[in-house]
Amino acid sequence: MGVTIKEVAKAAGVAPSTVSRVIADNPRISPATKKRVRKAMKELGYHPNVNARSLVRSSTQSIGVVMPSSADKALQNPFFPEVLRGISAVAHNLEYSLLLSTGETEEEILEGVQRMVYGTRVDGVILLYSRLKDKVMEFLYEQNFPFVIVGKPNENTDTISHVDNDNIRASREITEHLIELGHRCIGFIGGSKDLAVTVDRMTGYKEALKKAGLQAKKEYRFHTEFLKSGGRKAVHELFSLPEPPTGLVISDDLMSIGVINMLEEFGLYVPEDVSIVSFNNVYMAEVTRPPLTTVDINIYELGAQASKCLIEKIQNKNEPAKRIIVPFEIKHRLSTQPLNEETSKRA
Amino acid sequence: MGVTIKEVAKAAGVAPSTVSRVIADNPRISPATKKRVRKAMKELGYHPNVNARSLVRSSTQSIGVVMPSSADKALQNPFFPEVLRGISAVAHNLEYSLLLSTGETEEEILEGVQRMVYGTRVDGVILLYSRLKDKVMEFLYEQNFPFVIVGKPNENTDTISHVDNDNIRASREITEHLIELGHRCIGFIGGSKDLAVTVDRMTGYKEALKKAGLQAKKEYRFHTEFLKSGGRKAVHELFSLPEPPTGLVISDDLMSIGVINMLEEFGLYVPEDVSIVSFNNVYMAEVTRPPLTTVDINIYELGAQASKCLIEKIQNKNEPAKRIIVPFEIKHRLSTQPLNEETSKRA
DNA sequence: CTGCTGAGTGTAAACGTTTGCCTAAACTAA
DNA sequence: TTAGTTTAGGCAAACGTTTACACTCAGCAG
Repeated sequence: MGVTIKEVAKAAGVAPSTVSRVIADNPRISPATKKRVRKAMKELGYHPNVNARSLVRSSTQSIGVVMPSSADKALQNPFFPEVLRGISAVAHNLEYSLLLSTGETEEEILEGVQRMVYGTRVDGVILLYSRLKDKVMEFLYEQNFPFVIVGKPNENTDTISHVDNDNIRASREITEHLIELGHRCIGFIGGSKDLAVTVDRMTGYKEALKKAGLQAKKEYRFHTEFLKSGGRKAVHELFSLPEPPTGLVISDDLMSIGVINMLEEFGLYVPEDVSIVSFNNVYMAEVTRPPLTTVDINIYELGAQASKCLIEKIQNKNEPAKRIIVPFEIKHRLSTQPLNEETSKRA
Repeated sequence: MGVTIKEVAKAAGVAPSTVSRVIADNPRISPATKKRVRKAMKELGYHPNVNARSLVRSSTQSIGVVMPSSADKALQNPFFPEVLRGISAVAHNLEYSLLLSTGETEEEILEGVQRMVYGTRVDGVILLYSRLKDKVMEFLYEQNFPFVIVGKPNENTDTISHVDNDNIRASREITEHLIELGHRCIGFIGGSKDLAVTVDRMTGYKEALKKAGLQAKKEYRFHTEFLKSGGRKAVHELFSLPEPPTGLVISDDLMSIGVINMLEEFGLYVPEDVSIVSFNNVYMAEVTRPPLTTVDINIYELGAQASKCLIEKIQNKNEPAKRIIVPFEIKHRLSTQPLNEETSKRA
């Protein structure tokens, strides 16, 4: 079908190997010959066949990106397009392609990854989540296949390359912000406890409370997959407490939006009755009502760094495992306000 | 590195070709031999090398997915993960891989696609958008490379396979819903006019007005990329009109959320002062405040159908071009209410 | 016993590259 | 001049498959 190196060689009056070396810009080929070959390539519309190349080099120029299970709505989180954007940008620059893998179940995802790895379809893998006891991660680790995690691995923290935020500190700081505003009863709503990110954010929240001499009541913490019913339940339970929270730390912007909606069903308004802070600073956070005070975790950069780190690892087999911490920044918007004794009593 | 077909052959005491035929489950190999070979494969941990296979078959088992430019925030639209989910599901089933392509600029995207196509990296391509005079589409069309568009091509409608909703009808029906509720002053806010989907939804909107004997005033229509400022401008202009709209047809749920926010800045509330309907029914539409009355366009199915259609085309070169219309369904929620003369006067 | 058929396998060429090694020519140094 | 060195490029093997064709052997008809 396509034009091959041989045809170019013939047209330029050289051997195929010469053409190959021209493509690689090998210094052993004279400028004159290079010019001639390049001309022939252009005229014939030559493009290298990557499969043939991959075969002999035993390296595809592509990296696998593993999304979490698409079964839950988490996938609709704008986090993913944004992190993909970061990954893609540096991959594109370094001429790498992106092979995507998703699946409804963990089993399906694992299958996909195995197909990638065993079939030599990719040179490395980026994991877009990090769950406790994750089969995919275990598989890659055992195979000693290059991979990096966006987030924090639950074990082997210093033999697995990962790029993450300092979620503990971020959570501590944003919780402290609530405390500074005068809030004393502060709840936490997070996703599955199996996710490292949830654990870290909860840890930071607890640290802040402790530091301020506040009690970290268990009944103030809630974990939910955040389907709609989960959100309702969380809000219902938290605000039926004898002393309901006046501030909420929520581990994801999208969750916040759902919670705000639920609160309204209960006749509570943000920020008048409840102050809310959350994480990620997705685009939505800015245009929702009210705009959210949230931690900008720099999603794009997470992706870009992961991509860069992985490719370095691929290109240099004994590049050490790295831990890359992307800085965060708190965005102050309108979902928080100083505790108002008046309303606090009303609640 | 990996185990090859030859090693399996040796272990099983057969020729490489026999192993290959066992993999393909060729009926000419006796059951006994198959069993023996399969055992050897398992014992050695054999996995076929897809690059070698692609090379000789000149077909990778993978399809390219082209996202729109990541420069704008459109990419953060949950539409994409969802359509990807659909694509991925059927691709996975049919053992196809997904190669992703994005870029900041149209030029970058084109480069990516060319790399896919010229390098024989993919067997076909799915375009996740359809813009007027799109270079990528033109390229694929000229190359006569298998591709399908999610959305509607601007030209060559019946030689280009595409899967779409009947956006005209959907828009007409949801506009009629507003009319039935008593609204007479109905505005339209849409994205770029270069997008086929915007045009169709506007057309349906106009048709509904016409059918009801209402005037389709030009100053009621607004196109914006929907960055935050765009939304503000739209709202500002529409509601400075001598007779501001009481109903709004908005071509995307995310835009609606932004508009609702903007309206509040102007002291207008949904649905009390303004009724809003929009399109897509992303997860957010359900948990936002108020929940949106919107057209469920069945995003997942759009993706699944596109994937199926493309693979059919790949596997059978002279499969005809198809047009697949995925049904929609209007979800009635709380962003609309009957026109209230009272409030209508107040506005 | 010969020749034929068909079932089951093997042989080897092909796919389009890359790359280690070889060689011819040109140059250098004595 | 000669021997040695460099330079520029060719030759051919290799990467791991698939597949057209060839082959062998059993069984069977004549």
